[in-house]
Amino acid sequence: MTNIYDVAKLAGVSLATVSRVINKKDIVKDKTRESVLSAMKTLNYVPNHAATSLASRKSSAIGITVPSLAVQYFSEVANRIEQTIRQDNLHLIVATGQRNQKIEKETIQFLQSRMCSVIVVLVEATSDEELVNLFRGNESVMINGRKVPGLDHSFIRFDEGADEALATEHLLQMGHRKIARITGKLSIGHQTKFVQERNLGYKRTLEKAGITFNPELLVDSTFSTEGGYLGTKELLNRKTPFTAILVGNDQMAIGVYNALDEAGLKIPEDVSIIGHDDSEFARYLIPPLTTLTLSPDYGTIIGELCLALYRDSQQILKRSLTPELIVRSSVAKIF
Amino acid sequence: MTNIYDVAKLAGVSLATVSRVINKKDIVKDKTRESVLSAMKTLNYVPNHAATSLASRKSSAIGITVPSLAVQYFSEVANRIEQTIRQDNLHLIVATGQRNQKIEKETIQFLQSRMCSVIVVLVEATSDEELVNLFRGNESVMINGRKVPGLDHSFIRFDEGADEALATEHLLQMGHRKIARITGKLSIGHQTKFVQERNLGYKRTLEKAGITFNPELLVDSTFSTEGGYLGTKELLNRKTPFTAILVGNDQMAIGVYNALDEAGLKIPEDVSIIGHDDSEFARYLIPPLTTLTLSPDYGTIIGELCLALYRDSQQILKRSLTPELIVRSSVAKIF
DNA sequence: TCATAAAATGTAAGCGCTTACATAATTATA
DNA sequence: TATAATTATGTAAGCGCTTACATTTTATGA
Repeated sequence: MTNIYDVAKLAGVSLATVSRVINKKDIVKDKTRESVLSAMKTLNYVPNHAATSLASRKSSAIGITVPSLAVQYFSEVANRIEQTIRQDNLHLIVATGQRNQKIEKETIQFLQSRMCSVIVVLVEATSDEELVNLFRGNESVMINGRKVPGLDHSFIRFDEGADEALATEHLLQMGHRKIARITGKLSIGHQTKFVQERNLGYKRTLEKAGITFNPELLVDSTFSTEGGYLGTKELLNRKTPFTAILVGNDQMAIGVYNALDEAGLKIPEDVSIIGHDDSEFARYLIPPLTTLTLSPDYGTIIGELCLALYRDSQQILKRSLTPELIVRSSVAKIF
Repeated sequence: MTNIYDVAKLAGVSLATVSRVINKKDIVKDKTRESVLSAMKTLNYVPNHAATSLASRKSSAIGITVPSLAVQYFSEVANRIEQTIRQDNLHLIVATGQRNQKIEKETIQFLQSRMCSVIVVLVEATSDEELVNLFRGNESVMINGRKVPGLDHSFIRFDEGADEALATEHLLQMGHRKIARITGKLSIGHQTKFVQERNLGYKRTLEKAGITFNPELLVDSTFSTEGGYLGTKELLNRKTPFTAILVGNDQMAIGVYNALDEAGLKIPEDVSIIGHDDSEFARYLIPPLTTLTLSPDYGTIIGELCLALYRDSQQILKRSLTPELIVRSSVAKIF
């Protein structure tokens, strides 16, 4: 592998000059820069990143832990983050937590051992206490979907709960009174914070409208297409009447559509559906799915926060995302 | 940050011994090992990966370049690879090529600069020649969906073409004669190899059955839900009759379903559909999608190849995946 | 023109680790 | 017990880069 010395030799300059050309820092004479660049080209030179980060004591790695990349929502977020940070020549190390408390913890430690400058944490089974424990005294900064008491970190406040409240509100306005909800799993005895918050948004809005929350209409499933399918089956099994379902995410909604179809129920005539995340395919479902989104460019925003934190890891950034309801055709008006 | 030297000092040994303890290589006397381990613990020592990989000329990074993480197929592959390699304490750097020739090239170089021990290349816009150019003389091993002439690398042979041949065959057997095909984009004037091969499989099978290939039935779109939707619109616009569509991937199929529905066409009564990849949601579409898959655990297989190549980068691994047709309900028999 | 400031480039000392190779400690063998 | 063989540990030279500081070149101006 050709290194900076080879380039310097070919270009007839010192290695410091080559380094300067690469880092665009100090001013290098145009003529010099040209010969260096041309030398790099003919040698097909690629900088050795390990050496760079060793010497500069700074790694250009951003770590992200997501429950699974197989869930559209997370892969879309990762996709955006990657595209955003690469513009600044940072790279993304992706590690999946698999919704398992133990694995999530190992994943975070793993990312820390990789010296990621910033770690984006999207976990489902890890408690606040554990997070505090993992990140205390550690210089890596965490962006996370929530504010963790006891931890000074940058985060995006999703205003979880506000989303489900918005959806519930919409359903209420459309005349629905029996609103079911199929949501993601309470992983291994540990209720995910955002699911809790969303539940709260749903319940409160219901109660504000004078409707008592009926646990029979709350199904605990998994965040996958299959989860949506099985959750709907379960809901149907309970024989408690409902006219609408709030679904944990759009991917689950595909399964919900299917289970409802199997049961001979029409959307939205018989059952109205509201999804979550506005995945790319949501508008193409039949009927097009009304869904919640926190921000069309959620991933990009995270990426930008990573960039900011990379430049100055001391700052604490807070960003609040307001949910939005994308109204399509999966909700019917009831009279 | 504490380093190996601090540990050595505390433990009263040389840094070489500490290194040996870490790498479990040579035998270190139990007593020595203990004192080193205890020193590491009290100092809260974490190895510096940059230094390690610089010195050992080997990084524990596996790189993967995919067109986009937002496409279910690729994110599922990445998901599996990550889970597989992490068992061996390797990490995954994901970088998207975005189906753009220039970006794909930069992405590969980017991954190379990160000293990935193995780079998994899933590109769509890069030619064989470019690949040879990029990987020649470079020790990083490439696994790629195809055999590149002039490059000695490990790869999985997808037997592209065999898949579309299989699907076309099935359609033929079901009585279809007018088989359309909506596939991924010919990116920027450069036809993707696997798309070419698949096209070939489709055409040849058609011709073997005595059916002349009709270019009017071949639509060039993009690998996304929207691409499926727009492609179908385009196909419908051409007014050339067809009874079945071979779709580039399952995600596109969602868009195809939608466009067909808009046109008042029923699946499979009016139009039969065959997808590609067997994504998680495929079985939940309405009707459940008949689709092609190369292997249920394609990602896992790649992950295992990565592991093998990491251990011995000199070997050249070849693996051939046979396509399989998952028959569900999106294809009708025609008489 | 020549001193002086400013700009460009070079020199060399690490960054934290691995790894021949050298050396010391221990064990086996005669 | 002396010596060879074996095992355990230490020494030191990098890995490819950044960067403070030194030096050289070029520009400025009286």
